[in-house]
Amino acid sequence: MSSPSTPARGRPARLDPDRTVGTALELLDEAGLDALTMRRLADALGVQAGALYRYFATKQDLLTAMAERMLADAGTPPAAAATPDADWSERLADLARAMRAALLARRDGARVFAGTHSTGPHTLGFAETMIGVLREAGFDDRDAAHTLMAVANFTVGHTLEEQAALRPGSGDPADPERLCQAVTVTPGRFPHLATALPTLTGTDFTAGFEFGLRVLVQGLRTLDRTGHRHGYAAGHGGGGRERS
Amino acid sequence: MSSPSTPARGRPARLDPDRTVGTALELLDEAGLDALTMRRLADALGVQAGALYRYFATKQDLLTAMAERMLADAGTPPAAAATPDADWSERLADLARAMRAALLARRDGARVFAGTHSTGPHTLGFAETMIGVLREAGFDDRDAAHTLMAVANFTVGHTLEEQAALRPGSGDPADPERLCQAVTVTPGRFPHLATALPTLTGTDFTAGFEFGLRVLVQGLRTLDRTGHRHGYAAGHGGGGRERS
DNA sequence: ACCTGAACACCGTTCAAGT
DNA sequence: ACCTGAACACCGTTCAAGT
Repeated sequence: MSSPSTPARGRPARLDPDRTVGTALELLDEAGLDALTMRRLADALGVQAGALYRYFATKQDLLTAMAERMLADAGTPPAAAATPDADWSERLADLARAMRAALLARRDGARVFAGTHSTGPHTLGFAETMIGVLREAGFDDRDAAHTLMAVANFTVGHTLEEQAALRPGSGDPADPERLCQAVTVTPGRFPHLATALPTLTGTDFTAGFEFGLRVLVQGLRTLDRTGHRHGYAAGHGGGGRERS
Repeated sequence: MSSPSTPARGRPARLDPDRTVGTALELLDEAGLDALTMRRLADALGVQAGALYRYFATKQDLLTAMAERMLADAGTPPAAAATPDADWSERLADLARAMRAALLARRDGARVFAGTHSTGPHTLGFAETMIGVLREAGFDDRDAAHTLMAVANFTVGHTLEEQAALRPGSGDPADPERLCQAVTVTPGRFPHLATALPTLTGTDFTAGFEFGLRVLVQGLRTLDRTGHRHGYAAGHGGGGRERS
C-alpha cells in the first residue's frame, strides 16, 4: 500500500486538498449549502477550522474547487463521446444535459456552481469541448462564444430553479404552493398566469429543460442558414463528419 | 400634508416596510450585497437591528421585497407598451430587455433576484404580461410557461455573469484576467477556447445578450410553424393586431 | 403598538505558539 | 511543515422590558 512516488516526507499530513473537497461534497449532500460551514467541515475532517486555510485561502476558493470537481466528466458525456460523428446539435444538447446532470447529482449543486467561477481543467475542458463542436459545425468565434454562454446560462438557471423547487419549503418557499396561492387569491388579475400555473408548478422539469434546449438548437440552426460568413456549412441533416 | 385616510393612531412609526426597502436598496447600491447587513441597514434607518423584524420575519423576506420592487415597471417596458400592435417576438424581446435593465439598474441586482422567489404584483405582473404576449401569438399553456422560464432563466443568468465581470477583482475574480491566464498558460490544451477568448473576456455584454435573445426568438418562431395544435397563428410578419 | 438593550448561537478568518 | 488554541470582528435572530 505504500506508493513509491509519495513525496510526503514529514508527517502523513492528515489534510490535503483532495480529501478536503471530497468531504466538503459529502457534507454538502448531507446538510446542504447553508449548513456547509468551515467549522463543520473541519469537524468532519477531524481538524480545527483554522487548518483549512493552509490549503484554501478562503471559503470561496473551497467552493470553487467543489464546483470544479462537480464538472468532472461533464465535458465528455457518454452519448456525445461515443458518437463523435453525430449531428452537432445533438452533441450540443448532450453537453447541456451532462451539465445539468452534474449539477443535479449533488444537493444545491447549481447554487454552488452559480456562485463560483472555476478556471480548472474540468470547467475549461467543458467549454473547450462545446466550442469545438460549434466551430466544427461552422460557427465563427463570436457566435461560438455567445452560444456557449447562452446554453450554459440557460442550463444553470434552469437547474437552480429545479433544485429550489424540489427541496422542502424551508426558508424560501419556491414555486409549488406560494406561487399558486398568490395567483389564485386574486382571481381576475392574472388570467394568463393562472392558465399556465399547472405547467409552472408542475414537477416535470425535464420537459421544461428539453423544451428550452430544443428552442435554442432550432434558433442556432436558422442562424447557421441565414447567417453570416461561414467557411463551410455543416450539420444541416445528420451525417457530414468533418476532420481537421 | 396630513392625509385624511392615515390609519396611524399611536406614534408616527419611524419604521415602515416601504422606507425600509428603499433604504435597503440605497445601501445595496452603495456597498453591495455582501455588505448589506441587518445591523448596517438598521443603522441607516436610525434604529436597532431587532426592530427590523417587526415588518420582515427574516432577512430573506427583506431581500424578496427588494427583488419585487426592482421589477417595478419591468412588466410594462416603454417600447412594448407604446406599440401593442408590434410583432410578438419584438414584444417578447423588449420584456427580456426590460428585465435585464431592471437588474442592471442596481448593484448586485441579478444576485438579489436570483436568490429570491417573489410572488408580489410586479413579479407576477411581469410573468402575466409575457405569457399574455405568447398566448396571443398562438402558444398553448405549456409552451408559454416553458418559454417564460427559458427567457427568464437566460436573462437572469446573463445578467449574473455581467455584473460579476463588471465589478473589481475582489474575492471572486470573474472572467477578465483569471480565465485569460488559465487558458493561455497551457498553450495547446484549449485551442478552441483560446480562439474564443477575446469574445468571452470582452466587455460588450449587450451583444451577447442580444445574440441569445435572437437565437431564442428564432427557435420559438420555428416552433410556431412546425408546431402543435394552435387555434390561430399570428405575428408572422408585423401587423395583425388582435383584440379580445 | 413600536422600539430598545442585551443576549444567544453562531460565522469566516487570522496568527502566535506548539510539535 | 503542519496543525492547535484562542482570539477578532462580526453575523441573523429572539425577546423581555420599556415607552
